[in-house]
Amino acid sequence: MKPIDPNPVSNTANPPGTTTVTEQGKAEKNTQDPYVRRILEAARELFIASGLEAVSMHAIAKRAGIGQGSLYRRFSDKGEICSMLLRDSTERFLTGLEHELVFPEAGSGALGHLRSSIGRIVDFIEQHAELLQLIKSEFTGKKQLTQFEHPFFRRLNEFLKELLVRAAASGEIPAIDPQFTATALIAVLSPDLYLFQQKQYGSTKEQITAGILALFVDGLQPL
Amino acid sequence: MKPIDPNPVSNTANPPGTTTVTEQGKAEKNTQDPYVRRILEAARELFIASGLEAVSMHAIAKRAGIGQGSLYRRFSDKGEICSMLLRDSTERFLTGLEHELVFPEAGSGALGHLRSSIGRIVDFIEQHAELLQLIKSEFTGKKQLTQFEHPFFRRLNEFLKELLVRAAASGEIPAIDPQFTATALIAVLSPDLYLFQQKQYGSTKEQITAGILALFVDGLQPL
DNA sequence: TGGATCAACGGACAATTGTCCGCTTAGCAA
DNA sequence: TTGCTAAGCGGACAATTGTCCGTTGATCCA
Repeated sequence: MKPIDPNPVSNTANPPGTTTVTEQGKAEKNTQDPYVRRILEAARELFIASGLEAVSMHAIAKRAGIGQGSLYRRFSDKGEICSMLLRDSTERFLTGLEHELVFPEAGSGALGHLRSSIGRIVDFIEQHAELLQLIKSEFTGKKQLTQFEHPFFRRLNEFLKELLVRAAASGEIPAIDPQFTATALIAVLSPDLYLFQQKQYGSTKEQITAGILALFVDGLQPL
Repeated sequence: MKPIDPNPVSNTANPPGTTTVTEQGKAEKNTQDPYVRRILEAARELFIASGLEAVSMHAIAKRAGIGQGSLYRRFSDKGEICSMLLRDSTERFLTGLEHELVFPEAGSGALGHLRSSIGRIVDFIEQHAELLQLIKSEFTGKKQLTQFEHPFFRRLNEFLKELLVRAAASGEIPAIDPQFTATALIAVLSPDLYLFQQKQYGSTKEQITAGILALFVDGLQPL
C-alpha cells in the first residue's frame, strides 16, 4: 500500500535496542513532528470553520501548504486525522480508567467498579460522539474493519473484559464469557446507538446509562 | 435532492384513495418494473463475478445498458441495490417472524419465544453478513444514518420490542425499557459484531448465540 | 568544496461518485 | 396525421479520493 514511513527525525542509524518503533511510539513521534503539527492545525481550523463533512483532504493539504501525496503519506484518510485530533482526549481518558484498575477504589467490588466506569464511558461518548462516529465510518470504510478493531475500542474492550473477569472471579456474577460480553458492551456503548436513541426517542444520557446498567450490571447479578 | 420519482406504470391520474404510495408500495412496484429488473440482474451478475467492492455504479449502469443518471434515479447508491437484492430474503424472514407474533407457539411463553427468535436471527445474520454489512456502510455513509434506521433493522426492532413488552406484561422479566433493550439487542445482533467475533476469536455461531442469550434472556429473568 | 545518493515532497492523474441538463420520445388533443 | 407537452433518459461534468512518479534538497564521503 503506502511506502513505509521511516522515522523522520534523523538519518543516522538507530542506537541498538531501539530499532523497533511501536505504533504507539510512531504516533507519539508524529505529534511532535512540526510537519504533522501543521497538518493537524490546518485540519482543526477547517473542521471548526466548516464542519467535518465539508472539509476535503485536498483542502487540508492546501491549507497546510503541502501536496496531496505528502498528506496521504502521514494520514491515509480523514478518520486518521480525527483519531489524532482526539488522541489527547482518548489517551487521558483511557489512562484514567486503566489507572483505577491498578488502584481500585475500595468498597464497591468489581461490579461497582464496572457500574461507575460505564457511567464515565457514556459521558465520554456523549462529548465526542460526532468525531468518534466519523473515525468509525472512515475506519470501517477503507480498511474493511469493524469499529471494534479501532485502537480506542480495543483498549476499552480490554479494560471492560478485565473488570468482568474480576467480577466473575470474586463470585459477583456467574461465569459468563468475558470476551464476548465486553465486546457486546462496546457495541451498546458505541456512538451509533447513543446518537440513535437520542435522535429518535429523545433519550437522555441518564436513560441510556440506566438501560445499559440494567442489562450489563443488574442483569448479570446471580439469580 | 433527487426529483420525485412518480409511479412509472401509467400516466393516467391515480384513482381516488391511492394517491399516496408507500415506500413499501414503491419498492414492490420497482421489483416488477422491467427496467429495474435489468439493473438488478446486471448488478447481481457483476457482484458474483467480481465481488461487491470491485463493482462501480458506472459498471452496473453500463452492464445494464443505461446511463448513469438513470441508474441513480432508481438507486441512490450501491447499498440500495443490495437492499433490493436481499429484499426477497429479508421479506420472507421478517414475515415469518411476524407471523409467529400473531400465532405464537403455545407453551414456552414470550421469553422462550424471544430465545428461539434470537437463534433464528443469528442464523439469518450469518447467512447474509457480507451483504448486510455493505448495506449498512453505504447507508450510514451517505444519509448520515445509523444502522438502526435501516428498514430491515427497524422492523426487527419493532418485533423484538413487542416480544419484550409481552414478556414484561406476563411477569417473565422485570419492567425494563423495552425500546432501549430492543435497540441494544439489535446492536449486539449486528453483522459487525458477528463478523468481528468470528474473525478475531474464531467464535462459532453457537458461542455467539449463547453469549447473546445469556445477556438478553437469562440475564433478564427475575432475580 | 563538490558530487553522488536517496528519502521524501507535491502535483498530476486515474478512478469513482453523484448531479445536471439537453435531447428523445411517448402520450394526447385537434 | 400533425403538433404540443412533459417525463425521463443518459452522457457530460464537477468533486473527491487515493496513487504514482519526476524532481528537489539534504546528507555523507572524498
